[in-house]
Amino acid sequence: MLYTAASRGNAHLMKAYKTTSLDIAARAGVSQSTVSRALRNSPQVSEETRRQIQRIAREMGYTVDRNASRLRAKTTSTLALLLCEDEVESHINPFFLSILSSVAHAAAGHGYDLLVTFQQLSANWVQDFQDAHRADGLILLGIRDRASYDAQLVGLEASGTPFVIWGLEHHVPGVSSYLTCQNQASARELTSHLIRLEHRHFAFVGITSTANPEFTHRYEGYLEALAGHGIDTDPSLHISANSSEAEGYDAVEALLSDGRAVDAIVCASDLIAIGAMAALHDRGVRVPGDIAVVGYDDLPIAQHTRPALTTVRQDTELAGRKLVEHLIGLIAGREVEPEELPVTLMIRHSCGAAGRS
Amino acid sequence: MLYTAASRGNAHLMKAYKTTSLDIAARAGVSQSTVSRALRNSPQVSEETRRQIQRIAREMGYTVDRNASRLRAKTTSTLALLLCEDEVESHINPFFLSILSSVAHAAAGHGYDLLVTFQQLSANWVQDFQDAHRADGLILLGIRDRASYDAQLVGLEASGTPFVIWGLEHHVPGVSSYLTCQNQASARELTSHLIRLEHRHFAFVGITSTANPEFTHRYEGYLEALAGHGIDTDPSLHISANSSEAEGYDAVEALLSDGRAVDAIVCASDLIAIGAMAALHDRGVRVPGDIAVVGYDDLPIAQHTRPALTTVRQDTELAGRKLVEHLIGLIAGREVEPEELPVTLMIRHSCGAAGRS
DNA sequence: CAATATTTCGCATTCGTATTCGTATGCCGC
DNA sequence: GCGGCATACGAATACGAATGCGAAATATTG
Repeated sequence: MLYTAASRGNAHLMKAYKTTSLDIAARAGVSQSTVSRALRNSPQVSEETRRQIQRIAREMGYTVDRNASRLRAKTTSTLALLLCEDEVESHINPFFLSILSSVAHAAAGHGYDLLVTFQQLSANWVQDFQDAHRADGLILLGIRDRASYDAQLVGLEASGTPFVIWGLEHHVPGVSSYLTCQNQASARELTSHLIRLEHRHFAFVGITSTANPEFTHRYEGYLEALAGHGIDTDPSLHISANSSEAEGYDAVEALLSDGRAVDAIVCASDLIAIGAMAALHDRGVRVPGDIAVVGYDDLPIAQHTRPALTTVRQDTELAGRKLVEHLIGLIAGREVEPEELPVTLMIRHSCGAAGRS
Repeated sequence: MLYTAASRGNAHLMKAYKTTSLDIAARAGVSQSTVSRALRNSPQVSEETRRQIQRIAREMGYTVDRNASRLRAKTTSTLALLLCEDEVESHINPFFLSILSSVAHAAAGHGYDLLVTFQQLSANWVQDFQDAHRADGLILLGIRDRASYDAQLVGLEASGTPFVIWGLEHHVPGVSSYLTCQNQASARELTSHLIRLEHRHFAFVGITSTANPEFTHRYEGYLEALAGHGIDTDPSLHISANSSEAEGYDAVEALLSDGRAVDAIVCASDLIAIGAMAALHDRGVRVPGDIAVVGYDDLPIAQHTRPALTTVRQDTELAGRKLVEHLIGLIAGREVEPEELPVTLMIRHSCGAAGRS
């Protein structure tokens, strides 16, 4: 009658008592080691015994204690995700929410817990993270500025912590990998689309002083398209901005105040584009009639702005999945090659023509 | 010369070796127990010894192994956040991102790790979560539908896991608590503002069949305002919708197709309002000239829509902080009283007058 | 100075699981 | 009927820190 309460399904009444593998062992008439092995599907235990043990464990509502398991096995079955905050951007980019969500699903799907931190990647954090055995690997989101993070990344490498970065090329075989989307090619294509629509006077909003690599690639793609069509580029029409509506707004405000002749604005992100459209609206400039606007990311909101925003869709679901797969690969000691994920042009109305690209 | 490599700062070269409290003890000439106590600031160890030990620990780059510590102390110093997904809403509400971010900060500030899960709150998950000793407490976001979650909530209570819910009244002294904002009062005020602006023909978008409690309270506040001013309410103008742009769009589409005479639309969330405004725009209806629109949440985007959205700001920073504080209180066994957080009316342009409320 | 109270620390054990050995059992061929 | 060889399991230990209890060192008191 030892397990009466538990078997009645009201184990909670015995709050003090914790079912352990020993209990299962006793119930199944085997040793604790066998229980451990059975639950981890070790080939060392016979098919029959295993099923029996697993059944009993289920019946008794037993779950392996993660902490004990981790201590012994020296593995955390936990992934950490660090969302690096940028003091220059007031709000967190919703784009990361999509990735975060997808990462959470993927991690769970692989049996990993996900630890989430929002903060600067500081040397301190790296140290602490590593030594405290918090997670088996790390996913880095929002690293924009190679220079200022380089030291920490090197520190991470040195510590041997596997990590995967989104949006910043940083590959150390066996330790770290990265994923991006086809920023440059898609920005080229997007710009070409605008050129095909007869736009000739371009502005670009989203140059970054701190060398945000994704924005930089988009900018390069943009430049390529212009060069490819023999269109002049006026550097003074290429304005720096971080990814926020406010900076997009301000940038376009400045542009209009200068009275520059522009008929298309390419924004490095949807947030910038949304701010840009607001600024144009406030000045009475019609989009796309007077000036076309395009963004990048395809945030959910992009299809609900008016005009709906022409942009580039990044497959965040795929991105999150890949991030997790790569990281797990690294943890398992597999070689992992960085990837550039495909994107899709979303032609809507803000560019002036909802045709095919 | 035992710790040469480590003391040179390149401990990573000794990947195989892990510095433990025993190493610190040996170095400091004390026992392991004393090290443990010193690092946890136990009063049992003298001020001087403690400082000495902490200095050595710092020098050697030692950090307590969380797993060992947890196993022994039976506490995880981890909080879990479960974002319940709703299959009816395609994207995750950006509102939760703000709270998530704030919760992450607050948790870190209190020395807790944060485990994040995006999924349905299933009985299975509860069980597993509890038994595996994953976290000391749970924050529940996105629980909309009391009825369908009730069983799981009861299960949680029974297991004794402390938890805090956002947006759903569910208070079990000593075990769970909840937080909301002043949904009803603020919706009343918001609607009154519209009434003061001479609007008389109201529609409400965001009734929910599944009894989303936040939406329900907003709806009630809305009804109160109308009743208070003797304005008729036409139930057929109160349309159900979940929190997404698409449903807002469709709802307003339907409204317009029916040719209903309406001069103000109160939406239960900003996402709905954004969809509503898009629908109005597509029909050539001017906002706020022909129809005023107001939302709820004050998402970052709300100030960048055109017209800018009049809405109710929820202080997500405060919300996240409070959620964590309440949860930690429960974990510590303190009594915690549910709270209703204050909100702010954000009068912008979509209501037709950017005056004071 | 002895006796007692107080502080400060160490010994030994514990947390629950994974894993290393080692053992028992069964099966094969010769 | 015995050595060899898998296969299936158990006993014992290790993982690294926290903690109850007792001992030693120190301070306090009469």
